[in-house]
Amino acid sequence: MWRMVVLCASFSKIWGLRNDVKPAMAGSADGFVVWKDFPRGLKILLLDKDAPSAVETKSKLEEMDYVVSLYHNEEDALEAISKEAESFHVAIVEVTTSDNCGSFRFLEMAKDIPTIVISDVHCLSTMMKCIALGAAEFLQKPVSEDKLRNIWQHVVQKAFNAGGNELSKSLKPIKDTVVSMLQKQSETDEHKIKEKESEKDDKYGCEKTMENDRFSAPSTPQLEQGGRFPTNGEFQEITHCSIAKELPQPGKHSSSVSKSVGNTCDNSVSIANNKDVLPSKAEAEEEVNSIDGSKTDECSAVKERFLPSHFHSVDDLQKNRLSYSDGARNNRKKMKVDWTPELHRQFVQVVEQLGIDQAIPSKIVELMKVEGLTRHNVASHLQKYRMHRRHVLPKDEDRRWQADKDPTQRGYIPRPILAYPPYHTDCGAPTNQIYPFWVHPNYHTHGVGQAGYTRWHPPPQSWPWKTYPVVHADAWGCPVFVTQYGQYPMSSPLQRSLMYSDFDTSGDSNEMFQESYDLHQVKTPHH
DNA sequence: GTGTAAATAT
DNA sequence: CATATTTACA
Repeated sequence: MWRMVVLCASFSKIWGLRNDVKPAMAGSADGFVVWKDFPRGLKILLLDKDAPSAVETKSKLEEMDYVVSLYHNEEDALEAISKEAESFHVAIVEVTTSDNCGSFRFLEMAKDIPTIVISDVHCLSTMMKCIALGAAEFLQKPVSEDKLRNIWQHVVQKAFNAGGNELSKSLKPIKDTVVSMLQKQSETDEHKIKEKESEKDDKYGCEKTMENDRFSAPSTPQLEQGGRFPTNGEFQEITHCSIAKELPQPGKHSSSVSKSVGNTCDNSVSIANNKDVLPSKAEAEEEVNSIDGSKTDECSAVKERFLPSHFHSVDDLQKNRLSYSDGARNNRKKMKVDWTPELHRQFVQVVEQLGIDQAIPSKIVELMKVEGLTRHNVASHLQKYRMHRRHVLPKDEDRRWQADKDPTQRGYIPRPILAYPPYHTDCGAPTNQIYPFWVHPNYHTHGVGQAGYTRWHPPPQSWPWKTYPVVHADAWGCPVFVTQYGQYPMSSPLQRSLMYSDFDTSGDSNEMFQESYDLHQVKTPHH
C-alpha cells in the first residue's frame, strides 16, 4: 500500500517536471524508446452521448495535454477501436441509466484498452457490472479534474498488466517509458537515501515528494490499493524492489518461494531463454538445457535494476532456476554462475546443514534445489568457500575439513559440532545458527551498463566478504534477517551499517574473507 | 564423484 | 592486472 503511493508519487514527479516538453517519442540513452513528458499526448477515446458534458470533459482533458477523440455513439467508437486499436491508450465511456448497453458492449469489445466508466449512475450493480466487464475504474460524475488528470495511471497499469506478449504497440512505449523513468528515479532515490541517511524516517521524504507533485497523489482506487495489482509480476517487482531498499520485507516471500540464480555470460543484459545453449565443453551440464526462458519481451533493464537478487524474470523466480543472459543464448558462450549473495547464502546454508565435512558438491546441488545450478558450479564455489574457511578459521576447523573426508561417512549426518539441531531445507525453517555471508559491498549498485557478468564489482583491493548473522525470528525476535531475501534488509544503508557495526572491516587486504563470527556460537546482539 | 591445480574469462 | 570461475586431471 504504502509503496504504491510512493511509486506513483515518483512517476508524477518525473512527469510533472517535464511537462514543458513536446510530446514525442525518443530513444533514451539506454536504447529504450521513451515517451518524453508523459502523459502528454496520451490518446483518449471518449465515448459520451451527452454532447455538452462530453465536450466539457474533452476540453478538460485537452487542457491536460491529452489527445481526445470524442465519439457520440458506441458504434463509431467500436469501429474506431477495431480499426485502429493502436491509436488509443485509454478509453473513457459514459454509462447512463437509460442506455448503457452500448457502453457495456464497448467494455466487452475494448478489452485491450483500459477503460474508465463515468456515470451518473450510483447503482452498485451497474458499477460492478462495469468493473466485471473489465472497466478499469468507475467514476461517478462529476468527475474531478484530478481523476481525469490521472487517467494515465490506468494506461501504465495496463502496460504492465498486459504482459510482455500481448503488449500492444501503443502500450509498449508506455512501459518502456515507465521502465526508463523508474531507472532514473531509482538512481535519484539512491542519492536521496544517502543524503537523508541521517533523517530517521523515510516516509517523510515520500510525503514531501507528493506535496510538490504537479500531478497529485493517485486518485484511482486501483492504484491506491497496491494489492490489487495482478500477479503478472513486473509492477510488483518494481514496487517491491524499489521499496525494498527502505522497507525490509520480512517473510513476505517465505520458504514457498525459493531463490533463483543469475547466470550470466557477457555484456548483454537481458532475460533468459536458454533452450539452445549448449556449453561447448561441459556437456554434463544438462540441467542448463532444461531452462527455457520466457517473456523475452520483458523490460530487462528494469529487472536488472530493480530485481535486487539475481532474478531475471518473475518466471525464474517462481521456478527457482537459473536465468541466463541473452548473450549466453545468442553467442552460445559458456555461462558463469552469478554467485549472488543470495545464492551464496543458500549455498552456505546447505553446507552448514550437511555439515561442513559432508558437504560435497553433489549433495549440495541436490539440497540447494536450484534449477540450472550444476554440480560443477557448486564444486567450484565450494572450493573457494573452503579456501576461505581454511584461511579464516585457525586450525581446528581446517583439520576437520581434512579429517572427516571419509566417503563412507557421507550421509545426512548432522554435525554434532554445530551443537544445533539439524534441519532440512524443505521445512524452510532456518535454525538459529548463523550463516556466513560473503557480502559484496557493491552488490546493490547494479551496473546496468557494465558487463552483465557480475552485477556487483568487487572493491579494488580486498574482498571484504564478511559474515553476518542470519538469525531466527524466534531467537532474535527479528525476522527481518531470516527471510530468504536476507539481503534485502541489508540493502538499506542504515540496516547495513547496523548489521556491520560489530564487524570489523580491518584493513588486511590480503584477507579474502573476514570471518567475524565464530560459527559455533550464537552471538546475541543484545548483549 | 571429489579435490586441487591450472587455465580462462572478465 | 587481479582474481573469480571454469576446466582439467589425479
